[in-house]
Amino acid sequence: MSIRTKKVMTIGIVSELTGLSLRQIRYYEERKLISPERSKGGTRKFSFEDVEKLMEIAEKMEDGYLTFDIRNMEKAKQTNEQIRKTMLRGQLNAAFRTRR
Amino acid sequence: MSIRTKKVMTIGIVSELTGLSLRQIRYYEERKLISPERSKGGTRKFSFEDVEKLMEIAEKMEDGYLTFDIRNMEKAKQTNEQIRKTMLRGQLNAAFRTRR
DNA sequence: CGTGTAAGGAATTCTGACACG
DNA sequence: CGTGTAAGGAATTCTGACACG
Repeated sequence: MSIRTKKVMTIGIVSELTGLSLRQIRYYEERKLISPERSKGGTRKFSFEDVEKLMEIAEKMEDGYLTFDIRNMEKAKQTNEQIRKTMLRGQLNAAFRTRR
Repeated sequence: MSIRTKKVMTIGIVSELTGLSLRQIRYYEERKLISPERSKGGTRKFSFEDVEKLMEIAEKMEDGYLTFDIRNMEKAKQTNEQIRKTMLRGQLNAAFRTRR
């Protein structure tokens, strides 16, 4: 796991970094837009990647999107990523077959 | 400021990441081996760079060094870095003068 | 010197709920 | 729907001190 994806920050710092309120951050978690980890005691732990996601979410919310839509946009983005990788693999395989 | 140098972690997480006790981390701060920031309330905030430093410190302590010596080794390292940069600048200047 | 620990207090976070628009 | 807020409790952290070797 990279430094960007390691869950190490408490919600207070994330709030400072993103400018979002604690309430907003907790709500976006409830709506499955982010997935912080938890300490034994139950304290949320976020990564820098989560902070980046939250900043994108903040923009989308300002643009008037619903959390539901933002969730779908995230999913779509991931799916496209999958497709892109699959297609790339296909291209590589085709190129390889051509060569022998 | 990069992601590596941003002070975002509480001492509990740093303890988990380094394997050091809270007491040890606080003591190494007292001895000026690390310099965490503070929240308004006084809570320490560490960076990933601090975590790296602490792991080096842990090694040195196991090797039997005193915090005092480790502090000096850090200083020496920084001084060498300065010298290296100064000399590099000198080389570049010399090369530049040669060319005209 | 370096570290553990108990002590008391303060800062931080948690959840569930009510309110508003 | 998204967010603010007061409420009560729990987890986390803080400092200064005593102890030990």
